[in-house]
Amino acid sequence: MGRNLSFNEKETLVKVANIFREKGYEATTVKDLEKATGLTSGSLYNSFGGKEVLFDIAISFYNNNIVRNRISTFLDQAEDPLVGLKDLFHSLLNEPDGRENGCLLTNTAVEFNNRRRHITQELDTGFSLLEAAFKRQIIRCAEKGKISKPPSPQLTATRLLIFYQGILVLVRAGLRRKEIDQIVNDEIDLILGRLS
Amino acid sequence: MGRNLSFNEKETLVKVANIFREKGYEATTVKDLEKATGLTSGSLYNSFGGKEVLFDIAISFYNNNIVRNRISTFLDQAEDPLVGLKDLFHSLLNEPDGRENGCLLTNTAVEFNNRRRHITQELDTGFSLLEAAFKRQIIRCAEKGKISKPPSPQLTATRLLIFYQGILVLVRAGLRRKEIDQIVNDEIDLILGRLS
DNA sequence: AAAATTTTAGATTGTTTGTTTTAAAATGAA
DNA sequence: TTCATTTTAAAACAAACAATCTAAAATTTT
Repeated sequence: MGRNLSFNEKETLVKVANIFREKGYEATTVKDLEKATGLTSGSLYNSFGGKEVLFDIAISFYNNNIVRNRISTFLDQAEDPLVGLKDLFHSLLNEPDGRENGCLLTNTAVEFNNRRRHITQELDTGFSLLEAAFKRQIIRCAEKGKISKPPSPQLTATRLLIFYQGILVLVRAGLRRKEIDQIVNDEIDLILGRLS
Repeated sequence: MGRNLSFNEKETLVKVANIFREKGYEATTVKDLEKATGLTSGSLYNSFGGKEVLFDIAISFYNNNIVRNRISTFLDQAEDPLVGLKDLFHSLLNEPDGRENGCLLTNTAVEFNNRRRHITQELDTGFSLLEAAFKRQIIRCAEKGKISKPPSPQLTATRLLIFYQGILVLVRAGLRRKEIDQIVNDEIDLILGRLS
């Protein structure tokens, strides 16, 4: 009964997540959201709720789709686990659309000084997703003889997470792209204690 | 002629920089600035200009005072350069006031997607200040025989900068403090290729 | 086709925002 | 003291904002 939504929810959430990623929560206006999605505020409020709720949904969507997808593509599905890992890091420096918007998780972690608990929790989820994937990848690398098994794959994974976040800060500011590109391979080899 | 300012400019700028560091640019209201400084908007506008100008001044002040001071205290004046370097990193995890506000440069780099050119430039200045200090410290460490001289102190310094920024992201979100505290020493030893 | 229900677009609301203005108080120079 | 100038505090302003409401259009179900 009643008509159906004329837009695809998933596609819309991609657009919403992207505009929040570009501008951050505070700087994004409802008008921005209208322009980005092609919908009017009425539709947005009807389907999702206010700006705040929409942001929560976008973060969750980002974790369960964008992040998971990146992990799957670059890490889990990679033939050579070490190459896949490096490719993931290099991909941060060359965003598809040529922009330098970084990562929604990173940007949000910095913007919201863990003021809102449930956001911090969702960020933790996303970071843990990455960290766990790094850990799996480290173990795979060791199994394939690419590296010697590190004493604590867990801590090594956290190191990679820190490195990952650090890159995203500089990328976001548009700074030191060339140097970072140069450093990525070495740093990963170093952290993983690559056999040379 | 005319009366003098009743407040200390430097003290005020410290407070301004701190509130911007805590809340970010967009989320900070003029009312916040009034509360933080104890001045009214009239006084602020008279002495400094609007919110935007005040932010520019705060960033510049932060570079030339807070950042330089930290570099001087932890790095240049350190007896043992390696210990000083590690202390600097550990200090990120234990802010004086018990908060977790991170670094104004990091927070701003992430909030302003290099939309405003002169801000990005000022950020670059601050990052370069850190990077250069890291480089000096690396060379001092090598001279003192703490480490073997790395092939490129410049790139090694950039690595440390990335690591530094990465920590600040997680600190800001209030995440993984214990693990990071554990990792800092190892990572610095690793990056610097410490003699063991 | 008719009825029921939902989406949609645009106008509107009340609030918050950054900024300016005003007048009084304070202070330095003549 | 007197005058000139600045700071100060509080009110006032206009713009931007998130959010809601309204009526019309659309589309599914009966």
